Order: sequence, then structure tokens, then C-alpha cells
Amino acid sequence: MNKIRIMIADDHKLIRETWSYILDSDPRFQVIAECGDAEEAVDLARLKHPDIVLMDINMTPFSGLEATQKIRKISPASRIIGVSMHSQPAYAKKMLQMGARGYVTKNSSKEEMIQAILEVHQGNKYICDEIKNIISDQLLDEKENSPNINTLTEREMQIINLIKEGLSSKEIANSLNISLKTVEVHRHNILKKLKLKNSASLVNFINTSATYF
Amino acid sequence: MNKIRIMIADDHKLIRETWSYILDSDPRFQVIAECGDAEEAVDLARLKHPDIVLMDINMTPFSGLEATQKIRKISPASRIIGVSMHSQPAYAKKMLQMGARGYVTKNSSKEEMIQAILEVHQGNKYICDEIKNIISDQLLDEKENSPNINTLTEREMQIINLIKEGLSSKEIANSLNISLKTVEVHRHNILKKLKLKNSASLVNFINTSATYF
DNA sequence: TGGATTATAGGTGTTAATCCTTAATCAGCC
DNA sequence: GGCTGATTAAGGATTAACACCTATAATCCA
Repeated sequence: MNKIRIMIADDHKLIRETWSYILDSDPRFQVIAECGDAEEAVDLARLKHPDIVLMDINMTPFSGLEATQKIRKISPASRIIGVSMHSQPAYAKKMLQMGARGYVTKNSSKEEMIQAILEVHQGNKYICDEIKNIISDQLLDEKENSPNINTLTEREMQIINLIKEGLSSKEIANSLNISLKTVEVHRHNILKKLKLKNSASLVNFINTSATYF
Repeated sequence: MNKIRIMIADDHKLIRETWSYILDSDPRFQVIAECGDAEEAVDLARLKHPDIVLMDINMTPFSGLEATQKIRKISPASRIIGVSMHSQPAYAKKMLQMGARGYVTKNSSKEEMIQAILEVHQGNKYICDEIKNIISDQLLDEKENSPNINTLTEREMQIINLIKEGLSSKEIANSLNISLKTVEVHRHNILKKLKLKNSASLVNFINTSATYF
């Protein structure tokens, strides 16, 4: 029986090291690569084609979501498990949409992580109990109508980030080299999509929404 | 030479377990307690009086900041190291103000964590390189003039909470049965105190401010 | 008692945000 | 080719936020 070849991508060095340590000391597993940023994760997946990728969502320079998508393409046999400190189902959902086969929060136990790896390696999907207890069904057979940050476009998210920093529409326009009017339209569309009344509530929604990545 | 008796308080089970594992396998350390919530952390500190407490900031039912304060009182010999995934100096600062002797982000390496424990145990303060590179001096010799949420009054905090919810000044005035003008003055004073430009950045500041609990 | 702080409120502006409509361009899709 | 959605942009309008000013009553503290 061959060992399951695992790659760990997590920007927290300590977490990465300790997982590596724990998993490597289990005879069923072998950690063949680890890295702290998304770009390197994609490169390493291309080179080593791991059986399982443990992918943190919060990564630089781009998110674990994008990295997941890319790895799906360049190494289709690699199965990806999303790992995050966020318990909000929306994270898990997005991660599964991007092609991950499992999702485990950092609240989960070591045993749960190991089970996730085994399940996903056998071709099953796995979602940790914490998430499962919140939405389970809703997630796997899907219907979405509530205000959701996932409906926002890239441009809109970009503008939200600048709003958060305290930039005015004029400043945002200058920063992005677009017209003030365009920024205003984007702001209006954002508030409409999320059914919010003003920028203050928008920032609060974004900050408290785990779907933000 | 006695082992350094360590207590770990972190609401992420996996992180807690792995640290416990790592530290316990080092002959210099002995993990005598671990827990996942702040209340338990205080109780355990009262009972066991650990040499070192690794205290995560994000805890339930109250924050690691409050837990730190309480442990300082009931177990003055215990030295506390703040641990967090947040790299913002404001977190570290607040943690040190609350009585912690060290601060380490989860970006730090295992080696850095061990060094932190050894330094703090010897009576020194320790801040991880990541934070140190950002503000170091500013933090350790402490002077209070930066925008601080603690300078806000009760009424101002009350109004901030309504702003967060998306209420306009007029709605806030109605809600609190005061004049629109009064609300506007409060808003103005809040922005002035915190050196912010608008409500969006205010909400972001409040949400991401570790001093808010 | 005097001083500081807080909460209150009015006046008078300027600037920014929000709302409404229309519309061109471009990309992807059936 | 037509459809949809995203991004871009404009004109015109109202409302809200923000800036700066003064001023009073209440409270707390030295």
C-alpha cells in the first residue's frame, strides 16, 4: 500500500509545519511538499502531482480559491481539501465550487482532518462536522437567493476594498483610472445586490461576512 | 532544572493539539493544561498557576484580552504570551497593555514561538519579528496619542453601533430621541478622535480594531 | 467652587453619496 | 446572430454626510 502523498499550502508557517509534522508521522501519509503562497502551490502541484492538497483559503498573492481552480486544471488527479479558520458555510461552498473535494475548518480535530484526507482520497466528498451541522443539505444540492457576496463581480469587490479604506468615490475613480460616474454606478449596484442602505452597513456586512476572501 | 509549565488557550482545536504535541515533546517544556475558551482559561490558571500561558486573542465567551487581565490578577506569577493570526500592531499593543509579556503571530515559526517562551519565562518581553518590524519601539516604551477606541464615550459607541447597522443620522436621532444636530456632532467628534475620514472607514476601523470587545 | 468632560442643539455651508435614467462596448454563450 | 452580464460613462436630482462655529445644562472631579 502506497502512502498518500500530501501537499500543504498554508500561509501560516507554524500551522504548516505542525501539520506536516503530524501527518508525516502517520504511516499512511507522506508530506511531499509545503508552501506558504498560492503561486508556489500551483507550481508545486504542477511538478509533484500530489494525491491530496490541503489548501488554506487565505493566501497570497492570490487566494486559495484561485489556486484550487488552477490546480484542478493542471493536475486533475490531485484532490483538494479546503482548510480555513472560517466556519461560515459560504467559504466551504465557494471552495467546493472551485473544485475542492473537501472542506475542514481549523476548529476540527486532528482525527477529523485525517478522516477528511482518507475520504477524499477514496473519491468521496468530505465536509467537517462543524460546517455540516450548519447547512449540510443546503450546500450539496444548492439554491441561492439571499443577499450573497458571491454575486459580486471582481470589480465590485475591488471597489468595496477601497471603500473600506475610507476612500471617497472620487479617490476611487482616480485610483482605478475610471470615471467618478462609473464608481457611483458600481457603488449603487453593490448596495442593490446586497440589499444594503449605505457604505457603513456595506463595510460592516463585508467585515462580518465570512464569504469575503 | 524544572520544565517550564505551559498552558495553551486557543479556540482552534487543531492548533491547540498540535502545539501541545510539539511543545510537550521538547524536554524543556511541559504542557499542563489546554482549553478552548476564555472562561475555562481563567479557571485553569487559578487552579494550576502555569509558568507560561499561550493565549489566543479570539476566544469565546469573552476575548483573550479580558482573560489576560483576569489571569494577571489571580495568578501574577504566570506570564502570558499573546498568540494571534493578526499581524496588526494594534492587537499586540492591546495585548501587552492587558498584561501580556509577549506577542507572537501565527505566521511565526516554531523556533520563534519557543524563543518567545524562553525569553518571557526569563522575565523579558518578546515580540515576534513580524510585528517588531512594523512598530517595535513604539510599542515597548508606550505613549498614548494614537487614535484609540478607548477614548470614545458610551454615547459615541452607541452611535457607532447604529451607524454599523446602516442607520442614517436622522434614524439614529429618532432612535435615541435626540436631535439630528446632536447626532451629527457625535459623528463628527468620533471621526475627529479616530482621525478617520468617513463612516465607511469608521466601521472598518471598529470591526478590525482589537480594542473592541 | 472652578474646570473639564459630556451630551445636547442650532446655524451655515460644502462635499459626497445615493437614486434615476440611458447607453455604448465587450466577452461569453446557446 | 442574438442574448446576457460586466464595465464603462453621462446628466440630473435629492438626500446625507461632513466641517466649522457657537452655546448651554449636567456631571464629575480635584
